[in-house]
Amino acid sequence: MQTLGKEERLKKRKVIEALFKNGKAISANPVRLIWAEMEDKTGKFPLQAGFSVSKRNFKKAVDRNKCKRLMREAFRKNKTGIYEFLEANDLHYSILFIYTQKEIAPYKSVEEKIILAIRRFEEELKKKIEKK
RNA sequence: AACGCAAAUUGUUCCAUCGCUCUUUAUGCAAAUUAAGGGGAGGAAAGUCCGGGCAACACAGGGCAUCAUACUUCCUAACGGGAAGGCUUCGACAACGGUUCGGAGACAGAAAGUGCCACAGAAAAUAACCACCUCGUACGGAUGUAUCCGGCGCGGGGUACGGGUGAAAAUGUGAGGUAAAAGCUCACGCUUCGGCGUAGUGAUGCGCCGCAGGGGUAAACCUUAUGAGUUGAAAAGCCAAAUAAACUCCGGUCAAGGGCUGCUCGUCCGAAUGCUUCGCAAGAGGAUGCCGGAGAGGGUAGGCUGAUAGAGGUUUCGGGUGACCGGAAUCCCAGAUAAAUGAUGGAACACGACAGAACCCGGCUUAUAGAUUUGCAAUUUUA
Repeated sequence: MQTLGKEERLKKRKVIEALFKNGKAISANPVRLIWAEMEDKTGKFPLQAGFSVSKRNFKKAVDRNKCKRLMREAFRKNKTGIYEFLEANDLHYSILFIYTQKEIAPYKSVEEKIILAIRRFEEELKKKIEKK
């Protein structure tokens, strides 16, 4: 399903703070992905995703909303692959997408970069598993 | 008809698919899920500049300080907002009686006090440079020899008409008056204050009378009048879970309590079988510690309420010049919480400006492509 409900989104302030403190980053300009393992593994979904745009880059609330909506839409459509991988290995992660540029890109290029970021994230996880 | 200015209204639409948020119904004890249906950003949601609701805390009375406001009446829950009116002032038409149209005004007090007023100018506030007038005099002239005339200069006095400076120079015009002058006096004006009459709820207008003539600046201090407790939804209230030491209370210390799935029986665990006072003893009391329970407190940014039915919208009737008020009918119209409106494909045209709710209202201010309506003056084209 290509849904993106409440439980799939990053909600808790504590988790977000932990992400910024301990998370590892992957960047695919203009998108930057921060990820970390979840402490709580009872969640229904393998991922909790959040989306963020800095007030420094976009002064107007309208523009920030637009950016977040584009990223959310792109993630919603392209999350199936990573979900299957995580469920197969019984992993729970939280991730946060941050838009780092000062201009709004069209949907198609945002989507490309999101796909790229997810693919790299998956590769990182594979390496980690192999080490073990 | 096009352009300009002012005011008001409006400010992309439709279809399909995938998705977000709230909600209703159905299945269900309930939760979750599924299915079907419905609602889902703005005129400024913005700035957070005023006012109010709401909430917590504070609160004897008076004074001082601070801040805000400042023509009148009305509207309003309230306002620093709005409506109508008055006054001052600018512009246009007009043309010197005034009237009409449009704009602007922190529009109480400068006649309570203090301060300030660049440059220029004599002087920027108990005015006097040039000037005008007058008296005295050095001096000169005339002769009838003690009088007259002149007098650049010097000294005393009077005046503020004229000149020049300036944004501003001591009420304007005319007449009298005088050595020359001056509100010194008079007439007609102007302005301040007071009184009476009249129109008006009132600011104020008009008429008459009296006193006075005073530069500007209060967005300088200040004076007068009126108002203001503080904080701000991360307010505030409730619920759940969990709990170390210390504190308070109650019970227990050869049995309170707990475990063995609920009950009974049984069994196991279980804090001093300690100290001390009285007593021959049985027993009664005390301190400290320990065990169990409760309270209060600390504490966790979990959930719910607050929080979306309101000073509400629409239509209509009545009242009022108007802001607005009253009645009736009808409607329910975002409620998120890392924060919901998007993406893809297609269609239309003017090719879409400024811009995203966060406790809620009433205003103000600022941003804004285009469209529509009304009013205004002038210009061009056509008839």
